[in-house]
Amino acid sequence: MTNKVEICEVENPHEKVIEKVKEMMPDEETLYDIAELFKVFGDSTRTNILTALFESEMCVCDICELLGMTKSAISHQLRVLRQSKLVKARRVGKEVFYSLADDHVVKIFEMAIEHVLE
Amino acid sequence: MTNKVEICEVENPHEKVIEKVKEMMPDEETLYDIAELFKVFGDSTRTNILTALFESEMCVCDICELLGMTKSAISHQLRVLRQSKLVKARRVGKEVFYSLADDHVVKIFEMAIEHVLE
DNA sequence: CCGTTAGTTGAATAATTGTTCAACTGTTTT
DNA sequence: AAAACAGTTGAACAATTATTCAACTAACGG
Repeated sequence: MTNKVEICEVENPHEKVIEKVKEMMPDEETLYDIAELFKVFGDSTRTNILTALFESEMCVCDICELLGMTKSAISHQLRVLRQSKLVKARRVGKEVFYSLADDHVVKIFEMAIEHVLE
Repeated sequence: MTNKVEICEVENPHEKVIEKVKEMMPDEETLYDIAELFKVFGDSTRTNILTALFESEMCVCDICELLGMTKSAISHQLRVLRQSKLVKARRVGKEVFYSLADDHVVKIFEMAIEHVLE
């Protein structure tokens, strides 16, 4: 009958590799979340904002001046960073100060900097 | 004359923060490269491929089977990973085996996994 | 209370990008 | 030599997304 296929399924070393890899890989949801996290990091404006916040909390206007961009553009990106729980905001009078919500980000970026500098 | 402006420039704590942050931030090119690296990581297919390769080198067909995607789609993404020097390829007969080109990737992903698992 | 400053938001536009499809290059097998 | 298999590639399409613009809210100062 389908002898050839059966033999392949049992003997084929490729199938074994696939099986092994499948077991070791993080679950689908985790992998999706990782991609989503990196997607947030994968924009120059957002990496600029985040690395700026490594040094000090800043209000929106300061970030605008630092990066030479409009308040609207920065605010939109801060919203993305807020929704991803990467930054937090606190209001002081008319100004809103943003800061990092998490230390992991710093470590991930340190690794990335190490990588791009070879 | 422009007293008000001068006083602001000297006294304004915002200006000082911006100055300090500017000094501490990585140079523009490095920041761009970091964003580019994260952009490559920011796609589910590519994160799936990379985490699969953490465990073992694999040929294109195996990756296709593992992820349930076409050869073309996988090949296109492997090209992106190759161009970013994240994976390397070696030909064995008709098959092309891919493997990680770098250990940094593993460390960056470990940090990311830690982060998404809170 | 009115004007100003700081920041947010929704819609629109423009650019980027992931997958599919079809045609292609190599390599092995018969 | 031809068929079959593994993989690559370019064009096309669809979907996502970053910035701009304009209108808005919130807080402060006179």
